[in-house]
Amino acid sequence: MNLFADIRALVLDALADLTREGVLPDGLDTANVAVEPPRDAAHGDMATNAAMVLAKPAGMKPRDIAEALAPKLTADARVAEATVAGPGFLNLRLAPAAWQGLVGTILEAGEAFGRSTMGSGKRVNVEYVSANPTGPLHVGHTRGAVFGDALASLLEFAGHDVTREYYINDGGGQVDTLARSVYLRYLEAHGQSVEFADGTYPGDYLKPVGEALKAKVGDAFLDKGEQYWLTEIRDFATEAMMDLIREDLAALGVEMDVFYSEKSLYGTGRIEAAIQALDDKGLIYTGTLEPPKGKTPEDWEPREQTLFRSTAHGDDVDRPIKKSDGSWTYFAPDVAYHYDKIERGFDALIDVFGADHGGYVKRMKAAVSALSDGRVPVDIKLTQLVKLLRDGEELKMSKRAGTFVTLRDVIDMVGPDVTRFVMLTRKNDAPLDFDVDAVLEQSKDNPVWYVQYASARVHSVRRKAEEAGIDASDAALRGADLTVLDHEAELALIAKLSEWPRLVEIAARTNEPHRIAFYLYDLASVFHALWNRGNDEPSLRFVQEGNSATSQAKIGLAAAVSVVLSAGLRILGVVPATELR
RNA sequence: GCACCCGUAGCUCAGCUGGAUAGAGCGCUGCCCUCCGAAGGCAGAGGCCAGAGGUUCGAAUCCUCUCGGGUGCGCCA
Repeated sequence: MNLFADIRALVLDALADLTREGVLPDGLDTANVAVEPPRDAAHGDMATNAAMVLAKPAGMKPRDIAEALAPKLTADARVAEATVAGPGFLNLRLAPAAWQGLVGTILEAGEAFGRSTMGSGKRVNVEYVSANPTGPLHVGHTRGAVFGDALASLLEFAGHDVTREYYINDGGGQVDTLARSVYLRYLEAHGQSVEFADGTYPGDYLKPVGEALKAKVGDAFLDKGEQYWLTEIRDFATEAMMDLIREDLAALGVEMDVFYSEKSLYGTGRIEAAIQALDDKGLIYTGTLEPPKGKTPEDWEPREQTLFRSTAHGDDVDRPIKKSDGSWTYFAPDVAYHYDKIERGFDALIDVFGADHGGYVKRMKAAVSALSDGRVPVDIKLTQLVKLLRDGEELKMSKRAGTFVTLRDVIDMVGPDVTRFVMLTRKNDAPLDFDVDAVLEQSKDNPVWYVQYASARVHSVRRKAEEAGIDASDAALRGADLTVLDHEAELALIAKLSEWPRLVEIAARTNEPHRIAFYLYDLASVFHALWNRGNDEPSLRFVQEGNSATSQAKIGLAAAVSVVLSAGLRILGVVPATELR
């Protein structure tokens, strides 16, 4: 199914032949032998570095190995030509039949084309969003949500068993602040005038929560001290915020498998057990941290606290587990949480954090490494800031003024599909400019539109064919004689399609879903190029009126493009367009 | 002071476990189209891959150092 993998297998067979014949010595390591698309199409369809990789261990000249290898490869029907080039590359040109067969493969497999077994069913936990339950999700969270979700889908497509998880930070002081803020809204609902002191949340979104609280408890909490209501309102408000967040995520098309509560770790001995596990490994001690050099906090004074020897697992300094008053730091429950993930038996963990948590990465890795004895790898992906633009002007946000652009605002402006695609047109660790006007433009300058236009064109061509009396059903396309697809522009498009399975594996291996978005743009671009050539050369048009057989082959190619576009868009969480309005 | 991320065309960014002459879009220049396969198309100019060393058959990619930008650094989460 993966043409590159097939040809690589062929190369390895040929190398084995040469070894058997004594041309090459025994025991060569072929792990680094690669078959890749050449950077320059003029070099052929595929290139292998086999000769260069093996030259040194074999004690031979690269070109000599390549010369010996070439005839072995051309003996296979799929390889039309093998030429030695440059420092020892072997450039391969495939027989048209090999390319044409791929179209049939794609139509047969449907969106399963490109699925990989690379993950071999490994259980991966992807934790993302994990926003504090103190308000609606904003643009920054949106990027994390989109990235994490697309990454999860990508890993599934590559054969992993993925759990999507959200860690609710409902155990710290900020949910108390939330409760106090809701209490103020509750008083307000009772007709009292209130003032929001610093450190409370003044956003309007808490008004309905105050109203709902009034409806639930009436005047029971009026004129009562905090000790009477804090716990109850905290639970009530947290639940309300999580409902809000779940709705936001649903609007974006994100559905979590697990919502994991930080609070659930307290009072159950879970945190203590996790810290004990570290202690058993001799990684917990009581000590005093040095102040950060060059930037000592003004009120800094040495304090003795419980520390995690994270330096034993690659961190730069040891990290506090308990505050000086003996209570847990934020880090402690998070250690327990990751301990729990390890105990649930995941083979790999991925955390998606905002870039402001960069300082947190090493200690988290250290904790997971220590708790799993290095068995469970954890990859921590940071998503950079999103700068929202409108008419080229930055939409400024201010927490103090309570003006911030929410996920809901963005979706209302451009819709979930555009939001998701655009968020993935940048590497996760690169800042992103999001211009809400530009992304709605219907022009080639807009990647979202450009890819969707390609998808729509395929559907349009099938409708046109039916109007012209040509059977363009899936069954008819699958039965088409594909040998008419022999034009260089058509073969170029098939070659682009052939890269899909390979790209999926690269993207999954690096945990980089943006590669999917860039590939889809590339694929759309090659497809549009072929379409455009149909303007000048009618023989390249997909619908050949009066010639069903040829039309079906050409439309089959278009349909194969649509299959891959759909599969890719589905990974990104975007609904493929069947028409443009 | 230390750690992490980033530095690639005028601008915004890709660049495949190290591969050939470093790519795309915008912008710029020229040509083409102007009764629905043109909500445009084709071609061109534009680069010391921040800088300096190193590793090797080969480096934008790996290592070291320097410069520049961002983020973070106990009793917030």
